[in-house]
Amino acid sequence: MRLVVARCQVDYAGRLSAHLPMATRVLMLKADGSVLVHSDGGSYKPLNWMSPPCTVKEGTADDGRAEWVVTSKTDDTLRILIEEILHDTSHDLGVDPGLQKDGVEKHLQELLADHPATIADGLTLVRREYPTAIGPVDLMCRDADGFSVAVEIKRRGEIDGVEQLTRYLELLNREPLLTTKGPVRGIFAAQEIKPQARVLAEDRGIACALVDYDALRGLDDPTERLF
Amino acid sequence: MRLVVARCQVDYAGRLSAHLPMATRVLMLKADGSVLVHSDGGSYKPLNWMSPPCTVKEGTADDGRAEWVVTSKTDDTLRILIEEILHDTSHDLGVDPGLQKDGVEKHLQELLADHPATIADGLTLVRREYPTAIGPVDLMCRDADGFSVAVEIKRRGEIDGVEQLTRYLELLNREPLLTTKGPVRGIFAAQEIKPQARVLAEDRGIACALVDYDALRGLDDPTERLF
DNA sequence: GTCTCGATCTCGCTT
DNA sequence: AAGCGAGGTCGAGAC
Repeated sequence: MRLVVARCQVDYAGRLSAHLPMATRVLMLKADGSVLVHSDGGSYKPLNWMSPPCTVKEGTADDGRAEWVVTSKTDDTLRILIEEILHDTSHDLGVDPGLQKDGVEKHLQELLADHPATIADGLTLVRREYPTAIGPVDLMCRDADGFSVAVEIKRRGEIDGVEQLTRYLELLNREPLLTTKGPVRGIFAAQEIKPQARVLAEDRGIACALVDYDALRGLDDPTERLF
Repeated sequence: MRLVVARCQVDYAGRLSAHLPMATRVLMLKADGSVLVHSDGGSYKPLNWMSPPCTVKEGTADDGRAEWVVTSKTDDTLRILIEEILHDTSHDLGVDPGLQKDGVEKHLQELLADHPATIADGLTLVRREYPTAIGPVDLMCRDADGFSVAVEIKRRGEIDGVEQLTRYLELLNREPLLTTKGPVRGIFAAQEIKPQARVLAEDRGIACALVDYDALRGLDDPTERLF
């Protein structure tokens, strides 16, 4: 890992063209050849970058200034024209052990699979990831009256999720095994449901269920937590 | 901008929980208080981070080791436990003039608006960003037979885009002015169309059109290019 | 402010 | 390897 602070101008040509005027920035050169150009703001996304695999060639422009050219296999190029280097250090970081995550949609699905009644009273699980021709339904359940219930789970419930569940319901309602009692019901379960998504769901006869993630976690054995 | 290389352990708690075991990493502390934790690999995304607005508090853990705690307004916290600092420098970067881009979907739309016949023979433009209740249609056109044609443009055509166009068509077909000759036709135009999107489009009676961006650029005056 | 949609998205998993 | 869905998405533009 090499860290460089320099006055530089950056031009990218690849899937699009992008240009950064001359200014002082941080250049992060990673061991795999990738380069990140960061400024003192924005969020974690660099102003410009080149993803690995790629190679850096340090050369000289026509006017004698230093120019680094980063090229990828796919002919993308990042040209860094350097006017002045203010800082330049290299560091051996070793291999990173990597990130452990907990709490994304998959986990939400696991928790709801264990406690389906929190979605709607009397709901019992038939199976998770119930397969259809266009992809698996998150939870297939049955309600107290014996109706089949397809549950789509999202962290944030938006219009796309309702569309997805609608497509599933269309297919599921063609399966005689699921519709013995009547049409398959749909429930859209999310930690947060956007107004437009709620309107669309109601329009399609789909129920909405707000999920309380913290309460669900509380139902589980606390010793099962990751760290 | 402060650059720190340190042996550290990082824990994030917010919308999810994430943990990084002790290892040597680069910590980038930006002027707005945001923090990025980078390793010597991956692409531009940090292993862990805190987005602004947030504040860093440098303190000491129970065992005497340094601990930096980064907190956001929304109660997200990033704890960095530091075992050893290998490098620590600060730099004044000033304000960045920012990035200029060229070649994104907007340009594709501009080019296709100028040359609608490249989407389908005989197509003429009625207007760009034709408004509907749920958002604007990219291009509203008319074909040689006088039928209205709604065009949705994507760089990469996926299933969401077909859904979007379907919703538009549903609304447009309620407008008598557009349906004098018959129902509004839909065309899904993209540089690349995923198989599932193509199948869904066909199922909905929506035509697909592959767009050749470079050929379109060639139709335009080359002196108009940005850089 | 909120909401919507694109992205050199990135990342991870499945086929 | 390619496709597809999710993201602590981020970011820009519209309303």
